[in-house]
Amino acid sequence: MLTADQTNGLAEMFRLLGEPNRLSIVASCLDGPLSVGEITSRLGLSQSLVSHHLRLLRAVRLLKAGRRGKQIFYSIPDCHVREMLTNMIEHLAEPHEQDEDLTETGAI
Amino acid sequence: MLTADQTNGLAEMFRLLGEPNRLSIVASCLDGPLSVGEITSRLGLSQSLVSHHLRLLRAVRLLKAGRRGKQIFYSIPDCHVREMLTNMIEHLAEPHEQDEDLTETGAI
DNA sequence: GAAACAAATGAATACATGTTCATAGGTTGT
DNA sequence: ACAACCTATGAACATGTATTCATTTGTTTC
Repeated sequence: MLTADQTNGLAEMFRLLGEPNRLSIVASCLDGPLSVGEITSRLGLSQSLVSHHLRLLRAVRLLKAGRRGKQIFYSIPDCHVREMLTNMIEHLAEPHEQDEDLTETGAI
Repeated sequence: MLTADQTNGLAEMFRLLGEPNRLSIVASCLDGPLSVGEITSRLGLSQSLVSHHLRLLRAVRLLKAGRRGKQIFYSIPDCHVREMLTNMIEHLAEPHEQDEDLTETGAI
């Protein structure tokens, strides 16, 4: 199985992706580096809110930051994160199976 | 990009996996169907807590339930979920890259 | 150096959520 | 039908967290 540390680390990552605005921020960076201002205007969120979220995402390396002049650009740090996200998004599009009836005998 | 509905749906899934106990519950079902009692004893959680979590996991189809006699067994519903989880777990083991310095010029 | 711009931070708050306790529902055997 | 077992549910509470507002830090340009 998983050690407690692994579980906590993985859960922390999931937890951060589990907030729609934060997920949108990360998803918007899939196409390439974006400045805080660009993220803010694209998503229609307040600068402060975006910045708070970015700090959390940076902390768990879901995003990395780099300065270019006055602005700071955020991007996906490595291919693992990128693959993970694209995989999840692909799964979204795939067909769902039927509901299972709890009373059905062979339901296991 | 992603529609608002897709974002919310994906975030909901991530959110549920973002709680260590809940993630452990799902992970423990990767090896095969488990009854509520087995999950409870394996993870050392209260029966009530496990049941509450199971209800949420069922609701988003991260787990499915099936009755066998007095007990109810929970399992991974389809290969999508299973692949997703195993992929994430594999990513856990892979090496991390170095920290980026914010002041570095070519950091983008 | 001052003004202007971009991003980060801290405090405060309203809201969501994980957990526990007690109780109810449903199933099997006697 | 009753008792024993397994699971689900509801209320209550304590904790965590997303968001806003105001302020600050850092960078560029004049």
